[in-house]
Amino acid sequence: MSSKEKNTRTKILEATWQLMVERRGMGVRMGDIAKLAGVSRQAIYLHFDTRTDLMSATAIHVDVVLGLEERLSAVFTAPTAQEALKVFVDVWGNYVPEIYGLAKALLIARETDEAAAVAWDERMACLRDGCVGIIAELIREGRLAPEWSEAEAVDMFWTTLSFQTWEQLTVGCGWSIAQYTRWMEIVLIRAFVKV
Amino acid sequence: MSSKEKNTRTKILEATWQLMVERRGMGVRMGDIAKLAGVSRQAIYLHFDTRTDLMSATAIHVDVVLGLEERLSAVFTAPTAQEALKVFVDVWGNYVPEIYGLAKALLIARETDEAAAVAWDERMACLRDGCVGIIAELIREGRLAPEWSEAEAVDMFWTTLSFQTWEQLTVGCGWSIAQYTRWMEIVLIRAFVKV
DNA sequence: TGGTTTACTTGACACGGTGTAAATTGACAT
DNA sequence: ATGTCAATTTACACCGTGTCAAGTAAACCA
Repeated sequence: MSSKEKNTRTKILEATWQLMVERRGMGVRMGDIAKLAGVSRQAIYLHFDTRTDLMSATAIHVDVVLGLEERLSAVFTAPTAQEALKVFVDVWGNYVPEIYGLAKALLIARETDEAAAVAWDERMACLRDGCVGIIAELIREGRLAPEWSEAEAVDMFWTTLSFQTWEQLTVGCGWSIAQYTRWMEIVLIRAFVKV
Repeated sequence: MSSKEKNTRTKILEATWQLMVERRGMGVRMGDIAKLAGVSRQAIYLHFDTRTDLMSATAIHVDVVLGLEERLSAVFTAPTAQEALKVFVDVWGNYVPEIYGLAKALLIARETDEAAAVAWDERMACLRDGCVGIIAELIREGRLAPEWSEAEAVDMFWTTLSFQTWEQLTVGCGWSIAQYTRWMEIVLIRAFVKV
């Protein structure tokens, strides 16, 4: 009855997570997950309505376990908005690899599945929240570059930090995380912080 | 014998294009394309080995018809690198909507299909070429911001202009093309052009 | 004229992956 | 003992891609 005996639902979630990481989100079938979890493929459907439902639940599970929310709280202790921006980029840049496979699967599913799209948007919400916080703090300090409206600045900031951009630079261009964070900080500061 | 009588291959390509535009790249089945082209589904396979092959051929066909290459030639007539950058962003920002559906389909296929990945990379090559040209011109004028290496500058420039970024800003955030080009120019100039 | 080639059609089918349905087993609670 | 709940097995329906075999119709050519 202790945590040693995981229930089936949890076993499925962790099997999904593991496979998503191993296969970078691609080619993970319900049968594969079932096999790894040690249950029948059909048992999965007792806990999750659809494949998308499972992805979404796994994403939530992973978010809780990895605690992005908590990590991002470091951002709000920074003395200045510019410092906060740097911490934010660091936290995010190092977080993405841990969720890469799952995020990728959700991103692909999103194109054909409304439920996946909702799940994706929910997962990206805290990133967007962080962007809103940074831009708001810049404004409070009077250091947002003057051309920007708050809304447009948030949109551009969020897009520049997006999963897809991270993917293109690291996976596509072969950048290291250190390269990613370094240049991302430079670009964002130049774009948004008044000199 | 004139161009009035299109051959089957061309009919298929144009049907594919039309459906890709209409449905924004999603839910376009081989049967749908066949019906619109006025041929049997199997006839498609007489001209194209696989669905991916058809997508790739359509992408090339569209590139030829729309003449991106030609449009981008305007870039190289600009007097300064900074002017060229602006023209480049304008051309690209206005070009993407015309290829959106097809690009989207190829992007999705790319995740599970090596051939699609190759086709995608080929289609993105001229965008990347343009980026290389702009950065090279900036260097020649001594106006590339000094921290950047040429390679890293090209990677970041190219990623910032990527299809995915365009999509997130316009489709995701509801930006107009004018907004896209305006802010993109600002961000890129700030990031890469020495003050 | 008859025969061959080329282009396409029709219809059937195999495969892979998701999701459903029905009957069954095993454990636990009362 | 009996009922209930969780999970299992087996079987199947659905969808979209791609294959295969056989047939047809026009064009080309001797």
